[in-house]
Amino acid sequence: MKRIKYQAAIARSPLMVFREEIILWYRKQGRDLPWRATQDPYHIVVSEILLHQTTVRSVIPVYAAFLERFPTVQDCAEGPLEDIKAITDPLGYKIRGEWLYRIARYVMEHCQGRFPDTLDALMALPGVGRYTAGAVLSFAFGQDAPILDTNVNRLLGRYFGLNYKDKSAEVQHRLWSLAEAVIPPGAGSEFNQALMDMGAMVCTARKPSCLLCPISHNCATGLEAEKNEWGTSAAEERVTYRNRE
DNA sequence: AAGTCGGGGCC
DNA sequence: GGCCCAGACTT
Repeated sequence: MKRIKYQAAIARSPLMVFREEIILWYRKQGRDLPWRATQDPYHIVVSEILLHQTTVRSVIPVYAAFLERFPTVQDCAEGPLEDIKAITDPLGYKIRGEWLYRIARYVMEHCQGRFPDTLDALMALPGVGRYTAGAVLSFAFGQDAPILDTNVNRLLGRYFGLNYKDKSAEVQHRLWSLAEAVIPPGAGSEFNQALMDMGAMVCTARKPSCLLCPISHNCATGLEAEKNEWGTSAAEERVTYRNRE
């Protein structure tokens, strides 16, 4: 009998394409950020707390200054709080210095200086919600935990045709489910970073770069949509792209 | 579900 | 002036 040929005609699923295109884009175009050079849970927590509603560019120098003054969770737990706040307060949301201080003391006193690696335990820490807990599980502990920050929320909402500005429990629950479902098994850390960079650099809040987007061909909102959410047609997008640089 | 915290950047 | 930024917490 003839040997059965398992050839390339087996189509890749849309989800598979989604994952592969995003990973390929990220490895070529992704940002090189300081907190991506480590898996230390303490460093990850510091970065994530500082990044709450705060631009990456603003956080970078503060992150460096913080870890120089408080290199370990033990150093942070020893405070004093005034020294912590002197570094973190200029970013705004001045409660974050106290959160970091309380987190460090809790981890030293109740966790033998090791950060917890479960969703519930992380979310019990002050200032750590679902997003930050997922970030720690993913980036520090390598788990396939979903994250849904403003970038991922917007990207998934547009791509799957959900109104991501709708903060109702139903819509947000669907987006969290999608954030979990799209993760390539075993690659949660890199893929989550990739999703955030896609949201921050391509699928931006204003004037998204649909022409440079590797997944626009399947996007429910972007380039292929006749009229998209930012009110310009696909043709207008192309003109906009041509006229810049 | 809505309000609050906040400095900084970009229209 | 309005919107947005790797959200979380309180009411």
